[in-house]
Amino acid sequence: MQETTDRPYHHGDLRRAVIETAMGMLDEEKGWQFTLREVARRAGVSHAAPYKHFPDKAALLSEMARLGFDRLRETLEALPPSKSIRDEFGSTARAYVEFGKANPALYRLMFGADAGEAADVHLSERALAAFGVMIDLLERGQRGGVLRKRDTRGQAAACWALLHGITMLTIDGLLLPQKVGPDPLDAAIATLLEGLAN
Amino acid sequence: MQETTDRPYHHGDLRRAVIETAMGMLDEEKGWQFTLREVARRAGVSHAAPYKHFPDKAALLSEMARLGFDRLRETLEALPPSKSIRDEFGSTARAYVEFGKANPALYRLMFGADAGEAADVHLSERALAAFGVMIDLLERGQRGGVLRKRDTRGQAAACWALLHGITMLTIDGLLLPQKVGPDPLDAAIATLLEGLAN
DNA sequence: ACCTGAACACCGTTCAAGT
DNA sequence: ACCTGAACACCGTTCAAGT
Repeated sequence: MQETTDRPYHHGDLRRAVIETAMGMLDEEKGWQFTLREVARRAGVSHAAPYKHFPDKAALLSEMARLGFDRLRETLEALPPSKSIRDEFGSTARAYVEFGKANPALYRLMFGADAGEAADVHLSERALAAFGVMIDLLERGQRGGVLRKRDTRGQAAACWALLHGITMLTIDGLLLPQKVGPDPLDAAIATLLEGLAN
Repeated sequence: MQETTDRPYHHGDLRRAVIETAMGMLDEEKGWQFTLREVARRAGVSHAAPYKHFPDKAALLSEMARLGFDRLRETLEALPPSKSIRDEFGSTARAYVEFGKANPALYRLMFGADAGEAADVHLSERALAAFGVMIDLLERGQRGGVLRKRDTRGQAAACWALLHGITMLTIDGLLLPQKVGPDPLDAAIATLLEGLAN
């Protein structure tokens, strides 16, 4: 994680170091609005050095967003299979929201306007790849007769929107767990499932 | 909207002018990351002047967010009544998303981390007030037997999350209207309704 | 009571110059 | 080929001083 070895002043692999330092900073208190100069400082190089590896700050941000989507996809793909599609649906949904709660600054960054429009094409590809796990689940559910046969992209849009919405509202502290009654996350997933299932 | 009259160098109501200028800037190309100094410039005062009316930038931002939630609430409350709860539900949902699409920078600001934690209490109150229209609808639907009798806050969470998610994903350009097939917004609302309705 | 100007500590970005 | 230092044009914020 950290290069505690001597830095040979032509600092082995700065590109990687910049990205790792930056990703690490997201976990801190003020993970949002982090600064390029601070990244350079922590990486032990001058504030101009990162510009040899990234055209500008937005490029670094969108690289980080890309990494975030890859991590999310890997997390969802690595989930142990469940007994039923319904259970698998539930645990996938919960894992999605959990990822956002565990990495709020990264999750915001992934969907932030900061990354700019330049990388949008690549980013949406990665985003869709991450959500592909859910789409597979929908298709399997439809084929198996567990889910209603509706336009899959419409169902996928509903799923993604609901999960994204819950995640964002939770990060923003607007969807607090209730003292009484069911967890809003569970309740929302249940409602969604009632809309999808036969 | 604009004070084209002479400015009496003790500029009548600077507080209001700052807010209006700032809100107007949100509609422009680079509405996000707008700067306090630019607001002051456009309002025709020195860059230090706003500090006599707002403790800092975050305070202005959260005032703007508050205004945004009020506008959203007014928009939803002003909708003409529909024949059925289902129709009313659909048109309210569409109006919600439409508000976000029409004011993307404002909508992002309303849910942005920029506003800080200071005003969170007031902000969530306004946010919940705006969403109260939808909650009323859910309760009416349950009482009338149109909707399933589930925990209302769970249903509300599902509705809000879905609408918020669709709005955000649409603003981010990740939920493009399909060339073929139904609009993802309509499809998502339909799916949600199937989960809510009897 | 309300506003200005200069000042401070920061950014992102560029570019000549160093190794 | 990779990095540094100084420089530029900007921020947000503060504070003495002006009307």
